[in-house]
Amino acid sequence: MHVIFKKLTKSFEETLLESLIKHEKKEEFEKIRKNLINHASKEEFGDYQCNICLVLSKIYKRNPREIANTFVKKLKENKNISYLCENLEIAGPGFINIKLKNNILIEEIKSNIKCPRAGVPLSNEKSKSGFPKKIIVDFSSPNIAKEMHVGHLRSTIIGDSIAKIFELRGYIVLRLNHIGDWGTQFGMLITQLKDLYSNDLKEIDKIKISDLVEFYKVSKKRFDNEIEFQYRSREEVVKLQNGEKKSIKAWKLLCNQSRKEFDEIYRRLNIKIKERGESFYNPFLKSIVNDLNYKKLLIEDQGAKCVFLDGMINKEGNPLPLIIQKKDGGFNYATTDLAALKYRFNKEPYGDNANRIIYVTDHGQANHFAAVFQVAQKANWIPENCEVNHVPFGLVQGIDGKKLKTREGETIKLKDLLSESVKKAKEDLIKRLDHESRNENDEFILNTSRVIGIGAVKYADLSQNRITNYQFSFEKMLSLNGNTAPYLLYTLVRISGIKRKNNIKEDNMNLESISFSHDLEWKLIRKLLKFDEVIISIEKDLMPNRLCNYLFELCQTFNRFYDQVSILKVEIDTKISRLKLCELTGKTLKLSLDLLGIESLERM
RNA sequence: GGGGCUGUAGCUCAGUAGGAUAGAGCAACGGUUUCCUAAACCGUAGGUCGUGGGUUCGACUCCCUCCAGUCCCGCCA
Repeated sequence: MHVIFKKLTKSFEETLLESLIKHEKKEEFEKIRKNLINHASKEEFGDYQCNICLVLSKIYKRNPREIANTFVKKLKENKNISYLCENLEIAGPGFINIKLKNNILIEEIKSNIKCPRAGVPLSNEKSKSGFPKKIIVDFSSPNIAKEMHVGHLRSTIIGDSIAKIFELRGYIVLRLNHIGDWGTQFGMLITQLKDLYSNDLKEIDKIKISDLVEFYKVSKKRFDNEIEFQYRSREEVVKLQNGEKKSIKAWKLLCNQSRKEFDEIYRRLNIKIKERGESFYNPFLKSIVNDLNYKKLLIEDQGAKCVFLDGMINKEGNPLPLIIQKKDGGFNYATTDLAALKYRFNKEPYGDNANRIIYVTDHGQANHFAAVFQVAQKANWIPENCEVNHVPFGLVQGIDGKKLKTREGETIKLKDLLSESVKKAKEDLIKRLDHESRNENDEFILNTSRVIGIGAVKYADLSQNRITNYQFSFEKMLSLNGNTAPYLLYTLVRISGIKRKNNIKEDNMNLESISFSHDLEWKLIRKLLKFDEVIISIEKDLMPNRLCNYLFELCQTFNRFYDQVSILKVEIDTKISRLKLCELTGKTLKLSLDLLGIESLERM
């Protein structure tokens, strides 16, 4: 209904301007225009509401209801408005409640039933070249030689969902995995590798990542305790940076080992992402320093080359620096992030030609990104009409409110967490099958519990407002009640059930004769028509939990309808009308679950 | 010391853009099954929206004070 909302806003704007042409207070009216009509705060008020009469009352020093009377009279003269609206009702101190005509809603519903995107319009935003805008979503980003853990879960799931929403809207989306594949830690890893496997490095193919994680720990311990090891590790870093063959080979082997494990996780989560690690930007690091220096932003302080930041100070009250080059000449993550940002905005073939870059990382990096963005701004690396967003998110906590850990106090591995969820989903399923005396084959049980288990983990994460920390609880996320994946999946299963039992052929289900009379039908229709606006709001604010909230409400509305309204045992026209509502609900739900990265089920 | 974020029902959380009586789920209590999967639905109860000010016709929402929790603050990412 986004299009109708826009049309209506425009018509209201016209009418307002017409009625105000004799008056002068233009600046105040500009403010009013921004917020002419809103969604009704409650269903009983209608579809939209207009609150400006209360504001106008102050400006004109007249009774708001009087103003509303005059304004409504004018509005009714506007043909577009009378075409769309049933009535304009003045309520309370001077609100105007707006109700759309039934036939307008039915036309919308019909058009959404035919639309493969369930009514979501393609974005009409274009870049300068006339192509759709290009959005880079930077997410997941695990580190080589370290196991992926729950910390990577949120980034991966939220990033994937945001990317999918932009794709649905017709943008060109580049999903980038900014893997930690470079840095001083490789010095110690390679040195350890050489110590253990001699210099031929053939046997490393046999190492598994779990060993590699252990391997990392051992290397770190040696690095911290053995001076001689430390010395060789530092030498190894230099060798690696100079591109010495053996060192590069060892580095690649380490990366490959890790990649295998990452890919396995992405396969299970069904995540598509392009790997482009930090090392990709190595060739551009020097030019970052040069460019900043050329633009007179670079200041040497205590041997390090820094850009000092506005509005940020350190403990001593001095301006905070962003270190671009360390005193030993090495670069750090800030430099890499700047190089990446610059490259991504650069024109092809020397860059990605992006219009918007979205970074999905934990909230702890908020300061870091604020600093990086500020420097990029100062250096003029963010082109006109382009933007960067940091999408921060809170911690995953255990039920105790502390950081999620195993009983032994270890970080929980992502693969174990997923397996656990699937296992619990399977136990629940088997219990239920037993209880209902149902017989299902192994394939059904495996697939259903997999979809529920993985879906539950994803949904639990996405349904939270990402800013806040959230408590990870298998019991809650797998619960069949409440705002959970199983509840949504069950609603879809109900719809599939109706579809199976329906004996009218698709060809005989004519859209033209649909009509509605039941209150719950209209509630469902209005809920269905809000879908596109939810998607558009997420595109702006990058809050996927809004989609989850919407879906939960949609399912609640549908389940009430399902419970109280007969669908299959009614006369033919009513039956077709109701089946069509089921169809659109199913399509919206399935499409949305896909946007959240969750698979659907026909039966469960 | 500076900065970010958070504080809403017993618990876990929603609450675009300031709008009319503050919204769910869980937990508690009660009800609904000749019917499309009851994994559902309906009802009852539960709130000084951390505190105190301010702006406004109107504040959970915007501004300031304070309190509590948490994260970040120079060569790790």
